[in-house]
Amino acid sequence: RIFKSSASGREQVLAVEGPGGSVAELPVFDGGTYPASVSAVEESEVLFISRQDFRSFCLEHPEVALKMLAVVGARLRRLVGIIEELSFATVRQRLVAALVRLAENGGKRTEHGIECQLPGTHQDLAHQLGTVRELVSRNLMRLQAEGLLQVDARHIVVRDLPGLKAILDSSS
Amino acid sequence: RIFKSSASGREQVLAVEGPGGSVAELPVFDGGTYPASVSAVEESEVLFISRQDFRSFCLEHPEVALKMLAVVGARLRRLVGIIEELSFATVRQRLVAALVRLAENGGKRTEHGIECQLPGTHQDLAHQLGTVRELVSRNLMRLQAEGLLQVDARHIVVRDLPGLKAILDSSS
DNA sequence: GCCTGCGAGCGACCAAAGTCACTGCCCGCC
DNA sequence: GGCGGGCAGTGACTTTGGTCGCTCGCAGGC
Repeated sequence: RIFKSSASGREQVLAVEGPGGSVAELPVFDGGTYPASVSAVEESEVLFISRQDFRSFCLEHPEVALKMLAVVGARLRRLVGIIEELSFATVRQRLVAALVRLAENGGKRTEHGIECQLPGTHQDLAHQLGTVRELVSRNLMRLQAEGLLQVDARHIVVRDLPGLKAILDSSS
Repeated sequence: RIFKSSASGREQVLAVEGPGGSVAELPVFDGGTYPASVSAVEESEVLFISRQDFRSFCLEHPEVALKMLAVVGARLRRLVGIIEELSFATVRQRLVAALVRLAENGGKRTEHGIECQLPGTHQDLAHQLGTVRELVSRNLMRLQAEGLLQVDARHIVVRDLPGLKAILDSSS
């Protein structure tokens, strides 16, 4: 998990990398400082490549550098997405967006709707959305009251996916 | 100027490139879509390089690819900075941060303080900060009332730079 | 069994952000 | 001169976000 944390204890998750992902590559590219913090979500094995090694390897195998450009390109896209959400969407909309993503990937259809599990606590989710626990809690309850969801702490049943998506493009 | 705009007419500026800068490189790296919009702030001459040409050029001159990695690295840093400001700082703090940057670069010291000109309208500034014109206006007035600034539309005289900086790390 | 800590729900409250509507100013144009 | 458009200042209001302080339930350790 790659994140920024503020002086007042808030956090904003920038990305969560899986197996084969890379973190902390920026200093290798430009020799600057680390732009953010990382913490392991689960037991991990990491491979360190020095700036020297990386550069000389790229010079010998230029296609690796191109591949790396594609990787950081993907990261750029994700960051732009985060910026877009932060400046244009409300907490409610960001939450819904996250739920939709969750339902469409990690959910399984049942007779009641799409069932899925939150990958972490409400606190974790709040950090991903750049807000605080209470708002996640409250907004989940509100969505439940509106009949779009069924919430039981970490277990979510999406009842009305189109209804959720409609929230995403309601004017602010 | 590279920016994202929302359905409801809001804008968020991601970067402003000067001479020698590059825009719209992402599709070249990963073959995807354009992540944002660009508009010219002033009369410009642009050079287009095709995906094919770029890739084969990089394969022949691997040091160019490394250089490119440093360039996008810088962009990543800037985006992370924007995210940090958006999720942790108030509009007031973001405005002050922008003013401090302006004063420290484009300002000249006089007997009254540091004089500088806003590079655009309040509206433009609002777009950079990811907010609306009124808040920029109001916050400028408030800073003036607090004696930190002297405002005359686009002409700003910074009276108390340390005082401004103090706002940046006051707990939200 | 009984503490303890953590995650979650919830209400009251306060501050920040944004919206709407209006005014006034300056400048260029007819 | 008079008119119109873009920019800036401002007041009143609503919505949203965030804080505080509490309760509850559950699981683990003693």
